[in-house]
Amino acid sequence: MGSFQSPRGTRDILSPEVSYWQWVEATARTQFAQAAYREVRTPIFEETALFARGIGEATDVVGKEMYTFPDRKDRSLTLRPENTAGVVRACIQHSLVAPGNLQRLWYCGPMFRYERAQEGRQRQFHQLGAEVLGSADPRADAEVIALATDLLQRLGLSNLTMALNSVGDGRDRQAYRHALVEFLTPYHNDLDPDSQDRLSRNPLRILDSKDLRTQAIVADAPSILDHLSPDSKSFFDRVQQSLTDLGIAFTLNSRLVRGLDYYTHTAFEIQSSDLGAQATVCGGGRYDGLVEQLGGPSTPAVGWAMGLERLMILLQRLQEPPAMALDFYLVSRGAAAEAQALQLAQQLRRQDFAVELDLSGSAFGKQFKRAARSGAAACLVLGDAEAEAQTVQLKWLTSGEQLSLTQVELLEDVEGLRSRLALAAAALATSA
RNA sequence: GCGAGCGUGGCCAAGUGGUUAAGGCAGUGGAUUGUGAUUCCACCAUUCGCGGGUUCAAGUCCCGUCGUUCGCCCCA
Repeated sequence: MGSFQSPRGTRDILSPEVSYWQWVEATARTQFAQAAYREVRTPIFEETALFARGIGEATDVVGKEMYTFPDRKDRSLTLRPENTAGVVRACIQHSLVAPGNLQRLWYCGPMFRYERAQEGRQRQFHQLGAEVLGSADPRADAEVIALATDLLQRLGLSNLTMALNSVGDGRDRQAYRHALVEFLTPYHNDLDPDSQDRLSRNPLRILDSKDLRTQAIVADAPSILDHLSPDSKSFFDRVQQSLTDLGIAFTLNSRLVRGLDYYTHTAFEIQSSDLGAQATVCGGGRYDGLVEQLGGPSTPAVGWAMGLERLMILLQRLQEPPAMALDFYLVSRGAAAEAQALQLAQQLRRQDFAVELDLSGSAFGKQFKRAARSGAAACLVLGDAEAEAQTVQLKWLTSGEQLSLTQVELLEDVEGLRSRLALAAAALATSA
């Protein structure tokens, strides 16, 4: 072919679908505003070392999924594969993190990972995320998680489950890793090949292997929850209590492990069974060591990220897209009428009406057909006779009622029009 | 990175080696030079993702390539 296609793993978000995106973004925006979270917009690419150090050299994300490239001065840059590292970097750079200083932030934007696409997984995808920096209080964990569950609820999504775990602090994890490796080593040859490999590299990941034989072995493995220090244990208890107080349902899953190295203590995932292999809609947890790891002051933090493509899959199954609201469709024919219609459309828009002007110049019949399909509440008609008399026909498309009035009258009766439009919209809503 | 399936107009498709590439939706023009429905007529793929090969003959078989889908790995 001679034409271009969007690159592998990327896609265009077109008209009916894009209204879901706008709806989700608008809902998130108000939700975050109500909880006093501020939006951050960080660069889409960062120094490669930021991700390598933040996410962890040994992780798959860093090891094989990053879009890394040299710029013209041979600096190594990387398209962000996630945004926590970038947000933390921004907070350090602008001194937003300091002892006793709390930052509540949210973001939304594209992320990039070089992976084979499948349902709910693309090379360019979008995440909505929340981060709280500077609080070691378990209520911060609960607040941030509640924001995620509330948002999903506002969007009308039920049928989601939340898995919760604690991976403890660094020392707890170290101890647990030992215990786990000790337990698994005798079964080495019975593990699936991937897990055999992970035994030395990243043994915790064996816990959520999808291989059935491995799962059977892991079923009797020691639980991380038995390896938590008293402090870690009590912290996790308080997180659970806070969630319960908020009426947020969760299932403890001691085998829940997250793939990024920076997580400590609380780890959670919100999952749907309607998503195929990519079940996680939202994942996050506490990352108390990351700020320091990236060169800032020791600062506790919690956060999560939500995969918007996955969210859209669920939303599109549940409900029709919100329709584009159009007040008037303007039909005209004849040189004088067309000129007046162009001006009338602009004047109405300045009064905050949504107006579509038919530019086809085709027969009235065709234009009316388009008017009916446009979803507009009313149609305005300008032909030779109207142009001559400076009038306009106003036709309500729901009832078919039509009246003639002067263009001046139309523009002066803004309040009357607005209430009629509200009625028409209500009629549409009940008929739908 | 690995495994398997798929790729025919804007969309949904029939077609499984013989040829003039069905059909539906949408669109455009007209019947109807000023009113949304219905109906009717006409137009809408020198070509089947792209490149090569086999064959007298290829949308149909083979190879490659690109894209896509499902799964693995991994993650949101």
